[in-house]
Amino acid sequence: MRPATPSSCSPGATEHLLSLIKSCAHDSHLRQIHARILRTRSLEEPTISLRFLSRAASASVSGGVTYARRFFSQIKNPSLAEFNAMIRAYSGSDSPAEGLYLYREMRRLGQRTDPLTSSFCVKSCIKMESLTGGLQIHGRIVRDGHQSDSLLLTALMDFYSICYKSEEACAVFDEMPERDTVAWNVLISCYLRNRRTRDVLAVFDAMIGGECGCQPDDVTCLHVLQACNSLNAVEFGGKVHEYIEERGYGDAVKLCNSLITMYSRCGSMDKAFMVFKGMRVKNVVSWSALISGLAMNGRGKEAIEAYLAMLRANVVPDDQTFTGVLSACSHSGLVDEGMLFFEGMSKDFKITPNVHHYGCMVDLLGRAGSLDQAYELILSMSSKPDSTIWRTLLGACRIHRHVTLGERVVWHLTELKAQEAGDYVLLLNIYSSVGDWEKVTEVRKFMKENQIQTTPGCTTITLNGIVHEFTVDDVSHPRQNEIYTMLDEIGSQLKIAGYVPEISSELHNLSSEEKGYRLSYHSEKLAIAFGILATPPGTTLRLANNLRICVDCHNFAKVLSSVYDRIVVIRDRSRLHHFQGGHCSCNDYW
DNA sequence: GTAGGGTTAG
Repeated sequence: MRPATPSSCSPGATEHLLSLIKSCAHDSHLRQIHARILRTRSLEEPTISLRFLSRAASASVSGGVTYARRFFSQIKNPSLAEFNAMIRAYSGSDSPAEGLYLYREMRRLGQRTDPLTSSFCVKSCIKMESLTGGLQIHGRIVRDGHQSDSLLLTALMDFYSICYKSEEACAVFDEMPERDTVAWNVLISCYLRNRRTRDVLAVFDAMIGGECGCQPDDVTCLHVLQACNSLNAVEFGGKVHEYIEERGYGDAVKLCNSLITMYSRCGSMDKAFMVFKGMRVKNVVSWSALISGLAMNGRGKEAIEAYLAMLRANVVPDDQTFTGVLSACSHSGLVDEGMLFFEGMSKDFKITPNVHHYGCMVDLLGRAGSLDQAYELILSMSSKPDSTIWRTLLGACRIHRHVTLGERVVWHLTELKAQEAGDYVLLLNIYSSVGDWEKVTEVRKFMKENQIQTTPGCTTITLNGIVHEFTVDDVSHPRQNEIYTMLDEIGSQLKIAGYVPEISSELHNLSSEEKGYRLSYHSEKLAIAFGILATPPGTTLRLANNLRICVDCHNFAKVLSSVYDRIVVIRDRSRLHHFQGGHCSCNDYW
């Protein structure tokens, strides 16, 4: 405890200083206030010091903590509250580690700590992503007997989740004496981060079913919508949408933006539009979400129209808006438009192109066949091109069967030490497309020797809220016999309608017959067969694939959409394909 | 007593 030196400033002066701190709009004014506090010798007035420290802590990142640190160093015997305020300031600043040093200093001095002290330290550890730091704090929490503080434990859970320690996070959750909505939200965000998306939906169901003792709030919905997005679970997303309306969250901009993204990424662009149109306040995120949605769904012209409408609505575009606009151009082959927007973004909006923008441009130029121009663009980048950029170009080399540039790109990837299985698969594709089986064998051998595993293709289809998953040659589904029979039946129907297996999609050097056989059991086809089998005629089939859909499956879906009179929507790694009446929305441009 | 903690859209 600080000796009770009576403050030298009058009550009136104290009031005045407090109101100054309270109304301090700009961080830069903190310096003047600090000087004034020193002048009036009111540093020893705990009310003022605390108010000052917490004001500085909530200041913008770099500036505030400097004022707080300077101020704090002048306090002779800081109280627990003052220590906490200082650690809080550090935890939100660019130097969160300082908070942990101060915490150690407190313990060295024998200063008491409370759950808030630990809470701010956990925040520091989250910012630093320091697992060891967090483990130490966790140990301290237990030793100090603070393990029944729900708020502290929630922060700790979040910490484990961010460090990808979902089991530890769940263990903390299980030990919590009380779990409110925020605690459940952190659990959900932990599941999301650790790819346990199905569990997210289960938790939402449990919450609305009254099993958790608390109802989902707006943040819960944001998380669940993300899960629906990645699961391609548009029905469940619709359920969340209804809940949002029921709870009266319908005007929340963040939620609407999230709905737009979910619907458009699930291929329900009409619903995304409905949400968008219903918004009274639209911000740059809303417009960008709409633009990217249109882009992904292959509606490039409309995406550009939306962009122009956005400008008319006086909403200023940012970097992500341009990512959407440029990807719209690249997905729809709008080369000239893309070039214009790319030049305009830095000239008219002072936005420096980032890797995503360059990625779109490389994609745009590459697909259009201007491979050399795309290569030049990469070399002209001010920042070092990352592996994704090179991969984009490699993809274009595959489309245009450009062997020499493809090899050069792989060399660049090797230099970055960033080669992945997918890169070799693309290289294989290039060699096999020009019939160089010797090289194909060579690459295969290399992959085998270096134990490079390819990502298995996987397709999901959601029926009545249940996600069914298929891999190539899948035999794990309970209805596998029916599915394979159905697939054979579909195959012969489609052949009558003129479908011919596109054997270039099969990379092995086999006879055409064998190639056709191998292709016929791609996961997309299995999922489609299951969909036809399990749903009444007329039902839209919605699939999602983790890779790029191959040419053969694309043809297959096109013909099927006409022969079976079904709408098929397939989401692959980079876009959506709407098949209807024998055509695809992407116009075979992908 | 002062003041202070956890989740969050493209």
